Amino acid sequence: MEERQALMSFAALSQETRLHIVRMLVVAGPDGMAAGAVAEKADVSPSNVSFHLKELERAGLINQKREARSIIYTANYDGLGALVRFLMEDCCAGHPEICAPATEKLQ
Amino acid sequence: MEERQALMSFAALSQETRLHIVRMLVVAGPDGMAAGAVAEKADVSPSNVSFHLKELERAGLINQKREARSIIYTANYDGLGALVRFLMEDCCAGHPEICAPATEKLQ
DNA sequence: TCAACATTTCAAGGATTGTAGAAATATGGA
DNA sequence: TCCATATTTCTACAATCCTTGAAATGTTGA
Repeated sequence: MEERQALMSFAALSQETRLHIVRMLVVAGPDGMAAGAVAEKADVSPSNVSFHLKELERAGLINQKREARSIIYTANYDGLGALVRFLMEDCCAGHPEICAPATEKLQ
Repeated sequence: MEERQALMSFAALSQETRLHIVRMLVVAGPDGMAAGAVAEKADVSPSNVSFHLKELERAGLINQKREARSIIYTANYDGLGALVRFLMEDCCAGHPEICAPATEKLQ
């Protein structure tokens, strides 16, 4: 992952509404959610959710596809995975003790 | 890790100079680097580096300690580890396939 | 084609963040 | 104590980001 992309991803996740949206979409799974449903569940206006969804897409953390009248958003698992990897490989460079406690908790 | 802390950590890492600083300090290891050395290596003014270092400390990603005239900054491994864990546990919630490719690359 | 719906785009204003340089603080040695 | 060094704090300004509401776009069904 390029640094430019990582910076955008971190910026995208540093905003409360957007962090909530990402979590919702990850939980929603491959079916995703329509923009309107996201707006309702996140309790923000349609134009505001649109602004944040665009930001998240620019950052490569979510994807969109039109389906009838709705636009469906889904979590971009590759993008999220790449960000986790970036943090581990680039930031913990040469110091596996940073990431070790993070990974062992998973199994 | 609390959400508030995670938001601050993401914001801290979303700025180019700060991301560089964190990487430098991780590579520097437990000995850390004096503020002046960080400023020089990152090619920013003393007052600017001070601003960014404060931000990174507020986010819990680095620590400081005075040593004679210098103030030595070190990477906060616990803070970085907690952020990795947050991304994995909270964002990949219930979808291990997101994090799996990130973790298997490590061994 | 037209009306209703779902969503985005636009423009404006407010809030937050980043930068620069000058002044202040803390430390150690002469 | 006084000076030089290392760093932070302050102030002001520029840049970026977020929110809001109105207008525009695209889609479907009557």
